[in-house]
Amino acid sequence: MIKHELAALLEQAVREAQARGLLPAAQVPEAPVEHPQNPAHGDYASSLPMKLARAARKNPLEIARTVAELLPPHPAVARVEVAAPGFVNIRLADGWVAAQVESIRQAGERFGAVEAGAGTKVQVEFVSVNPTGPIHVGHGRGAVLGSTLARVLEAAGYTVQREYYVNDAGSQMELYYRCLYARCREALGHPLELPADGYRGQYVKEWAERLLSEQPELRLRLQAGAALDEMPELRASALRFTLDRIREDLALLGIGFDEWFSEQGLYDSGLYDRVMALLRERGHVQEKEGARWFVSTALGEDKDNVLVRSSGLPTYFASDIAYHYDKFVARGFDRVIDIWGADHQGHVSRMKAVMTALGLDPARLQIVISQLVTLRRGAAIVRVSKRTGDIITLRELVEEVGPDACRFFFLARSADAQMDFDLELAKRESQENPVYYVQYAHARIAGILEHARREKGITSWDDGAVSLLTHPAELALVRLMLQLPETVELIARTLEAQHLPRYAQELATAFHLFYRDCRVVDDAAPDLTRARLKLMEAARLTLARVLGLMGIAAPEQM
RNA sequence: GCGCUUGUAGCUCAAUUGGACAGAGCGCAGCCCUGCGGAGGCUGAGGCCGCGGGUUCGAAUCCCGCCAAGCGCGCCA
Repeated sequence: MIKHELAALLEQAVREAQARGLLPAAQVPEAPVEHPQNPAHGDYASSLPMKLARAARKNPLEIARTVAELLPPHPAVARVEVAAPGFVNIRLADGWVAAQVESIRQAGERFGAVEAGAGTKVQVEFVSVNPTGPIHVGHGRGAVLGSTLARVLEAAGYTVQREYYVNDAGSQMELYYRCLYARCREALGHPLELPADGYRGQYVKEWAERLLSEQPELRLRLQAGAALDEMPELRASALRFTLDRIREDLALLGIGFDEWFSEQGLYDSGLYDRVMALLRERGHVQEKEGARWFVSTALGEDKDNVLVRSSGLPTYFASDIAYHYDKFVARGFDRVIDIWGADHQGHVSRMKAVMTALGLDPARLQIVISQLVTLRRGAAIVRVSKRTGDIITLRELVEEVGPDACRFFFLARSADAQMDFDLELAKRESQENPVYYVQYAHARIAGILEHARREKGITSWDDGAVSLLTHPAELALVRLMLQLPETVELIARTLEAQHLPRYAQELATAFHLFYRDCRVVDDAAPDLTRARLKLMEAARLTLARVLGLMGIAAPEQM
């Protein structure tokens, strides 16, 4: 990646300056290289001289001049300039930029891939909603974010596993089973006896009826008056049924998982017991007030946390400890990314404390909190509570707005900012949505390529000479295409997926501007036509890659 | 009360992680096709980056203090 090469050149120049005694010998920091906002400042700019100024006790502008002077020559670099108060501005050579069209075509579907991960094993765990009801809109945000990060991390060279943690062992599940059981009995003519704090949503009623019609043997057992505890198969069926609903809803957004990891399995395999024993050995467990506690205060936390209730039942926190031990130690993930909803934010710091307690580097666990989504229809706020009947499910959202717009909107906002999702607005503006703007650019290019093939009979442009690409709009488009790998790397590092939609829009704009200024298929200029067809092919490829990373369709026509 | 997150254009949000003149989309006011897709392009209006201090050559970004909003602070998950 040219950005890295430039950084290396800058560092090399600094070392050379040190060798010549122009700068005091010292550790050379990694050279920051960025795209200046003002194009007059070149394609890349570095503030390295200003970083060095203090330690070197020299004027940063002077350092910049020295660095610029000693910068080793590079075919990509056309011009190196120095600007106050100490920037080194680098302008890429137009010829080199144009030549990159060939590299992009060669990279093909792999364009944008980087080596950052180097095959490191990373797990992205996301959604992980209790299987007690349908996925709703807030979960959808985390789902879209997680699936996108997984794609980006793959592109960044990581070996990625997508996982859904199925909380099939807790008290919430038991409550859900009892509600479902009550609804089943209701469907068979008994009066409804919903547990006090039970799930009230209409979906439980619907699902109970559907479950009964799909499983006649269950119906028979219930008609015979079987109690819930006499019917372990009801629990198993209900779990499978509910997970199927969740799987279907997520599939609407193109989201799937490599592993559906069962919490119950942690108990069944004995891992839970082993991890609790390990915690105790390491001195992090204490019995008090009739319960068993994780002594997190010793690790700097505000308070201790209960592992095993006085009733003898483990908390979900306890199983989560075993779960994370399993991820890092048993399964050997180098890096784990958990995507949680805002309501789990209080769980973050104690989970980090757990890492320390288990002797693992807390930095290997990254937790992304996806903030609340407020749904509204115009001015009216739609409540998203699972406990009331009034919920907007992810399915409803997708059916109303469409999967592509849905994904794009979720991705465009940084995860740690709350967002308003106005359904009316999303529908009303669907023709003006940024996602269509990007998709339109892709379809337009596809149209041009089709036009060349079908109406002009140009079937091959492999011999097109990219050196003919000299128009500012052509080069601007290529320059933007070159930012895809940088964007992938940035997101893999920061886990900030919102850079993807922003980049997609910029790329689309660059294409539309090119389209305004340059005609691709031109009978009077066959050589230029073939060169530009190459450019279009590379641009289409890049757009398709960005859309693909976001999980959004790249249509040939709209 | 304590903790986490947020506060940027009328609205919804960015800002390459401390860089140069804070940018998009929508909305608003104008304009551009006898051309490969007008779902496009151009111009304009619109900003005390919540407020006040501090650090720095440089702050929307870091630190401190306020103000406001959301979430969390159960032997729920």
